[in-house]
Amino acid sequence: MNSKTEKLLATLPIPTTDGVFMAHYSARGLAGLVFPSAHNQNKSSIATKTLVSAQGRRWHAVATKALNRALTGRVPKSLPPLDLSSGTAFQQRVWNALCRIASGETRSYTEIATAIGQRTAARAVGGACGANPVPVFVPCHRVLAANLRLGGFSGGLDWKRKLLAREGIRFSK
DNA sequence: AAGTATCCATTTA
DNA sequence: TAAATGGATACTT
Repeated sequence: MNSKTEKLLATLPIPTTDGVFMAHYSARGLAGLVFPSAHNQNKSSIATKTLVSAQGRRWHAVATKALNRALTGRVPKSLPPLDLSSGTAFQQRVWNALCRIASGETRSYTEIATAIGQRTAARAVGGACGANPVPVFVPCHRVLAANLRLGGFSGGLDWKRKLLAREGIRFSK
């Protein structure tokens, strides 16, 4: 973790056909996205709603639309600004590399490692992927292990399979 | 198809 | 600081 993490301004729900995601916003943009869970399904977030700035509402509108598009296998027309300042330098390099993977494409952990100039750091790349605060938009799910094996996924392998399937990506095992 | 050795940033003790 | 821990890989049975 990082001590100079940007303070969160609001947490808003994003309803989708797959459940209610939770979006965390900082002053810089979307700083976190959480998969639906029993925890946030019932949780009322109405309290924070009235505190959101006009800019925050705008970001949230964009994020909501983008997430719903992404979950239905379409490419989002536009994304809200992402605040990845909470990550270490290494993690930000990895996340940045992930954002360059086009929808429908995949890379291996080694390829990402090579892309950021550390061919042997595949394992560390895996760690950075797991630390990704904004899944889906930062496409950590498009990273497969060597030979297109599935590998792992912090947010649950079911999600990884589902996201890949909706982008028309094929993988083995 | 399993085991083993080595990889590297982060976390935890 | 040192040891443990992952969304790994490549090499060796």
